[in-house]
Amino acid sequence: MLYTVKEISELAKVTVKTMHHYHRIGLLLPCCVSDAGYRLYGEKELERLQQILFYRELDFPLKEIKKLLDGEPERLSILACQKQLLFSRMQRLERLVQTIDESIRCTAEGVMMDKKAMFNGFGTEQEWKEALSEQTQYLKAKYNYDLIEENPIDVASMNQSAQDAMHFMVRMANALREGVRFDDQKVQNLIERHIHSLNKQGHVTTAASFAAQAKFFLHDEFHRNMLEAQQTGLSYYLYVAAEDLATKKV
Amino acid sequence: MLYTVKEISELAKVTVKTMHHYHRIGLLLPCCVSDAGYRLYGEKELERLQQILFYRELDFPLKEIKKLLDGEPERLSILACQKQLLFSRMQRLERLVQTIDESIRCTAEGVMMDKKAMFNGFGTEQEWKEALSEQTQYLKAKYNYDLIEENPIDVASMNQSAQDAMHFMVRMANALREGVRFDDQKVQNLIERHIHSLNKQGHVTTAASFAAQAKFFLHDEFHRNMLEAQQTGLSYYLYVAAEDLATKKV
DNA sequence: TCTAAGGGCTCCTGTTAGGGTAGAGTCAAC
DNA sequence: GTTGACTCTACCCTAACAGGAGCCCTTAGA
Repeated sequence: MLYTVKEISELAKVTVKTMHHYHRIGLLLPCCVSDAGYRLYGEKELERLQQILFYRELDFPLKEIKKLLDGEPERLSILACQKQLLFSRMQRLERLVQTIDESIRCTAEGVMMDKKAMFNGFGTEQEWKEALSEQTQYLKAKYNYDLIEENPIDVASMNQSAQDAMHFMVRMANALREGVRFDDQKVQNLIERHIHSLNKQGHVTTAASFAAQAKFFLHDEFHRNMLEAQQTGLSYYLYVAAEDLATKKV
Repeated sequence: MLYTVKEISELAKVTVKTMHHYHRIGLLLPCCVSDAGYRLYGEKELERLQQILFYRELDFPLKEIKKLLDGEPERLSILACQKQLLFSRMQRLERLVQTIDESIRCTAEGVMMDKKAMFNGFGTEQEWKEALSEQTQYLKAKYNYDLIEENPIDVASMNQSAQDAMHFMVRMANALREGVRFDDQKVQNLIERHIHSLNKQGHVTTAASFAAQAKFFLHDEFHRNMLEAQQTGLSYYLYVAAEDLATKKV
């Protein structure tokens, strides 16, 4: 599949002029040129354009983008690096928001703001960027493999919990609200008693399997929402407490 | 108190050239000029320069900045508007990070990525900015007063890392309240960015060590209470999310 | 088969936001 | 009263495109 300049420009939301420009400076060459001299781009070029745009977003000069892309052909490490750079850009913006908040406060109160604090977050990123850009090697070594592999959510297929867990949950929620530690004896007893009652009702459950179930609740949208609706943080509290009990019981 | 170009340039981290330029185009005039023709700036000019830099950060052309600042002399409404703009810029960056994540996944799996999805988040902000910039009136009416009242915590007295940590916790608490999954990309990114920032500040931290730290918070009365005071369940949420990130990173 | 609309190409000039020197005047301290 | 840091204007330079002129290519429809 080949794309004309127009098609590319619509896909990537750049102007045709930009495509011409990138061709002229050798940043992004068309994969072939038609008899009539039309530029035609393929998948590879699309990928490269994407990288270019990420770097451009971060205000890298085109010359440097070219150097970086020509020097490092590994798409994955480039992407990982770009992600880090986007992160630090976001942090910079967060810093700026803090500065704005400070300014708003001072202006509202009529207080004079600290002159230096007025410009917090403005100059710093450039230095960071350079530092990071030089550290590409380091980042690559550190993050490349880390960031790549994805996890398939290992959903332990558990049977449905009984409806009378309601009572148990209410007590757990109360404990959470009252600030009772997850490893407090009261909480542990609560869980043990609940497990006991589950077994009585025919649901064979151990501390470990209960912990697994709690973990499942974390992943399962329905159960998690149900618990969180009852009390914010309940699903996480339950999981941590159950996990703790299970490890102690081994 | 009057400042020379050099002093200003060091305070605001801009070059003297920039100051000259802003003078020439009438964007930022010195409050007075010495006999020898030296530019001298006062507090008012510092404030205006701050506004200029905020707008510049958002890629507003200088002409438009001039129009905006000359048209709207109310500092508070300008700041409130700029804050909104910074937020939407951050959202855009978040979308770009999502796009990167998608790209990383597809590249790692060798799957061909949807061509349009490859460029998600690139072109859109400009339109937003224009829309927002036109809506200044609206934003002013809607946000001006909302945004002003600040939390009583004395932000100024906190050091950078404490501010970062607070900011991070606030966002985590929001995520928890809003029912965002612990393994949602947004939360994961939040943590990654926080780790990133910790490392920047000299605290060498990995996903694993951060998870260990979160675990320690669970056990430590003081930290747990602090987190739970901020939002019920936060310490558990933080731990589960951190643990999840760490296991993914192995 | 002709034609008009819509792309596309090159070449040239224009714009924005400054950067880099030069050459000369100025300030502040020892 | 001289030295070194600072400042001024003036002029030219650069990056990353944008706009337009003038001309070519392609393809759907009469």
